[in-house]
Amino acid sequence: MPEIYRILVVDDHKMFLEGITSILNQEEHLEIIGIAYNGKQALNILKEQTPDLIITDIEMPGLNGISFVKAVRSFDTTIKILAISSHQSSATIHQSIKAGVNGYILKNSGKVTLLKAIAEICSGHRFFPQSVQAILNNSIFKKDNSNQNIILSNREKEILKLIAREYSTQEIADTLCISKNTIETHRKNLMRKTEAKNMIGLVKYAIKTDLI
Amino acid sequence: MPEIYRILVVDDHKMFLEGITSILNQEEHLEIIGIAYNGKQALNILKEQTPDLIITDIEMPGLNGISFVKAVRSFDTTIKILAISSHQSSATIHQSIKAGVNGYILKNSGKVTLLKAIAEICSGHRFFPQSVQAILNNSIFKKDNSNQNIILSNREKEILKLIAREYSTQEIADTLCISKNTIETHRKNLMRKTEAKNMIGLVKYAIKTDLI
DNA sequence: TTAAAATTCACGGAAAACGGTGATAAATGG
DNA sequence: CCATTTATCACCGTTTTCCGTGAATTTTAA
Repeated sequence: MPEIYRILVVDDHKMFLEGITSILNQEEHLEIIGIAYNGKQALNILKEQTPDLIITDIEMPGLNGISFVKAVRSFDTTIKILAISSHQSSATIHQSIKAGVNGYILKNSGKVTLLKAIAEICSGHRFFPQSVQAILNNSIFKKDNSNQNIILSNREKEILKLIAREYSTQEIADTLCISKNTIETHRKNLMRKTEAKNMIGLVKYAIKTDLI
Repeated sequence: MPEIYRILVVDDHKMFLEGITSILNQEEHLEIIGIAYNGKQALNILKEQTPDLIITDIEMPGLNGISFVKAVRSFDTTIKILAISSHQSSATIHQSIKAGVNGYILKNSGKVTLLKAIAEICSGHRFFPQSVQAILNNSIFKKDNSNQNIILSNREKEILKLIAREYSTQEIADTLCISKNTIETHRKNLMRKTEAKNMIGLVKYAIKTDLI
């Protein structure tokens, strides 16, 4: 591990970006080698330079944080990645971990947590503070509310998206050129899987899991 | 106007708070007299101290920014208030203006915009940058998509919330102890007002406008 | 005070959703 | 290769939504 950690910061909120760089610049052993306002910009920077650590926001326009992390991991598995997010949804945290982040902290944590996260991650450990673990734990216990085991097929996702666009069963059948009965079967399976009581529940699920 | 502006900063994201104070502290004519993590804390500080300017986030847990601004305006109309938000929804901006903010900037604007906003507001002007005005303009032209003229009554909001909780018309009637027919009338009025095709559209509206 | 809006209620018919059951063929995965 | 999942389709009965129309009472605002 180097004496000085070279860091790339990615966040679409310019003000947050300036704030965080202002904090990091006060630390002698941390060097900001670049900033980017979105995943695409960050990938361009990574073509030229290789930081020790990437600090990235998760919710960003264009190429979002999770896709960005996946993209980075597709060509480099050694760069450390710390996700900073205001997203408290366990689905997002899980997705981030699956994508390959080394740590995940919330934006409402402070400077101390940030610096601790950087230190931990740069020395090879993972960093998921109590606050983040609590969210994951809750989601595990609340199996009824946000079950992670739900796996929807592509067809089901496709139909769910149309339902969310206020299409009726008949209209979906016409759109996909299949029987209305088939759509009804898919609809029933979707309700069973997501434990939704009706279409409203389905759409809320779709929104919650960022399907739409 | 004083030589030195006394500022109270309110934001639930500790990291953002530290970032912004770090930026403001570099300015000699700005003095941070307090920070708060939510509206309630901020109101407590205001019992003891009176800043020239309040910089507040809009989306906060507990007492949210808009309610906080309204609360402040109920006992003080002279304190300047600058809203900093990542919310790009025109509804939120309108609500903030209605609540009585003197300016509204987005979190993806930079230090320069922030300082300009502070200067403008403290000298008695309002500050709504191009980016914010663009959102408002778009929403006016996009009357079909996000009509600002929709005004739902309290009863309608109440019923919409229950709809969003997957309650059927009958269940809502039982909950509110009124006729099923009445609920149907409300439902029809809601659909007409929001131009929703069905319950799905209603719930999406509710989510979009942060009703639920 | 008077007009407008909000809240309440009713009836009837067409359309859609909901629930259960059963079944076939193709694709997938261990 | 074989079990599972996926995707397709059908039927039937009940419930709910959706749509139109009409109306009375209370509350609110000009």
